[in-house]
Amino acid sequence: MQKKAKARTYHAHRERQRRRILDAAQSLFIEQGIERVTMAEITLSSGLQPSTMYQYFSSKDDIAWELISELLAATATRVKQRIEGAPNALAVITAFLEFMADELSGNQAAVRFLAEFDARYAHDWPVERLLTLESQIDPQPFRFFTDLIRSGIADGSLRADLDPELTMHAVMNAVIGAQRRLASLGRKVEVEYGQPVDRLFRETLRILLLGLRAPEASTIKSSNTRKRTARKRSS
Amino acid sequence: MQKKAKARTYHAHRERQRRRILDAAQSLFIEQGIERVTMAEITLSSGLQPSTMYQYFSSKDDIAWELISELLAATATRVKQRIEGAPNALAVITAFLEFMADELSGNQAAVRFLAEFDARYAHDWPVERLLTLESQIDPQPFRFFTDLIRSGIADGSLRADLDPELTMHAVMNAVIGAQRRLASLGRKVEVEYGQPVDRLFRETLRILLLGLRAPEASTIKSSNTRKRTARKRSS
DNA sequence: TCAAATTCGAAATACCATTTCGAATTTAAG
DNA sequence: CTTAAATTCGAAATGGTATTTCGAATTTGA
Repeated sequence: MQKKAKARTYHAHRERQRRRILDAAQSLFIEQGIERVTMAEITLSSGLQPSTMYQYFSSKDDIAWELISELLAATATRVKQRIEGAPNALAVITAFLEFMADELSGNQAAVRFLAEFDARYAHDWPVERLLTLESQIDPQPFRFFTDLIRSGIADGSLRADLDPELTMHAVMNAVIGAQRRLASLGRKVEVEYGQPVDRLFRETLRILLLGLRAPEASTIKSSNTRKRTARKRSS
Repeated sequence: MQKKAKARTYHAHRERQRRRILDAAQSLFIEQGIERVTMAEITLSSGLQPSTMYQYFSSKDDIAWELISELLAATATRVKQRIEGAPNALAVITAFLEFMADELSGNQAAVRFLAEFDARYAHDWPVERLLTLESQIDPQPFRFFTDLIRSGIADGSLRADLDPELTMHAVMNAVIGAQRRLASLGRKVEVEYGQPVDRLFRETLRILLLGLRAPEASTIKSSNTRKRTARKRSS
């Protein structure tokens, strides 16, 4: 009574089973967090037996890892779409930050999942495994960031005193850290800070951009050139 | 043969036991992370029996919570020392950020402990419990932050277009998020970003400060002489 | 000296991840 | 169609861990 679907081949069948497990686990993880989901729930929800499930994944962590890998890959694709066509370095960075804000608003649960994953595994990650993940997303992240800052300084959209080897990494870490913290704390932020998550995060991004942007680009250079107040409010 | 110390009273004895447990747990948590420490290790390390331990704390989480509470209180004290005497709002914020950087450099394990705690419990925290913690540290955090931004705008050390109700909370969240992420990832950051933790974090802070600082005010008058403030804020 | 509080020791309970194994079912291949 | 290999099932076993229980021993306060 178990096989209603007609698997043409073992391989196709295995693929389907695997996906069934991953989908079930993803829903559960995102709803409840990795910690509180039991293997029994995953097997139940995917309609398999424990013994069968362990023929596909060797542990709960194994499943979580696979899901993260897929999630990051999908995210990377969307990021690339968002930043392509940006006219200069500042625009690329702005587009990226806006992407992060939209992710937080629209996929808060997924961001929380990422945060929990990091917290759970960061300590014991084999570095190579981390690098595998990273390189899946961008084969040359160092180069990309470094070049970005350099070109921004060259085209005058970024401050001249930024450090190409350093700044973009620092900003990335801050943005990711801030985003995940907000996603993890969720509604509690509004209690702690008295402001909605989305507004807080966008204000963070605004400040960071103000710190990156070349002074001429947003406000005055010396005492009395034209002054354009940075208006970003009330959007 | 267990009582070598002469407890004058039950109460004093209980205090000592309690502290013994907390100290043992703290070392273990900070060394290995909350997750991987077992109750058996804590009881062993504190020289008690499980049954005795459960007369002091109802669970591992209970111990962790108590430790966090102490840790936050101690941190708050040090923060206050660091920021007192700062001549204006920008200086207060700068001092605070430097404090955060020093914490990361000097107590990375403790920061990682905080990060793990947040990740573990953020989802289920009863909000009241969170607020109890917060208020232990600062009875009026909203007011303080709001006033800080206001006074910085007034004395010309901060940009005029900051939002007193929002900006400082946003910066706090970003700084804490960035700090804890770096502490959690630890040495792996250097693999991922190719830069030491400390440099990355300080660069983050620099960018944030650049974003907060009033454009004219690269050098500020430390005196609070009331210069005619050019108020540009509507509403 | 006695009653209450505390601790000990050891075993018991409960939950969960993961494994084992033999029987049943499905697939691939001759 | 037949059969061997792969897969799944079902159910029970294993092992680790948190937490509890309980009676005996010890310590404290009065």
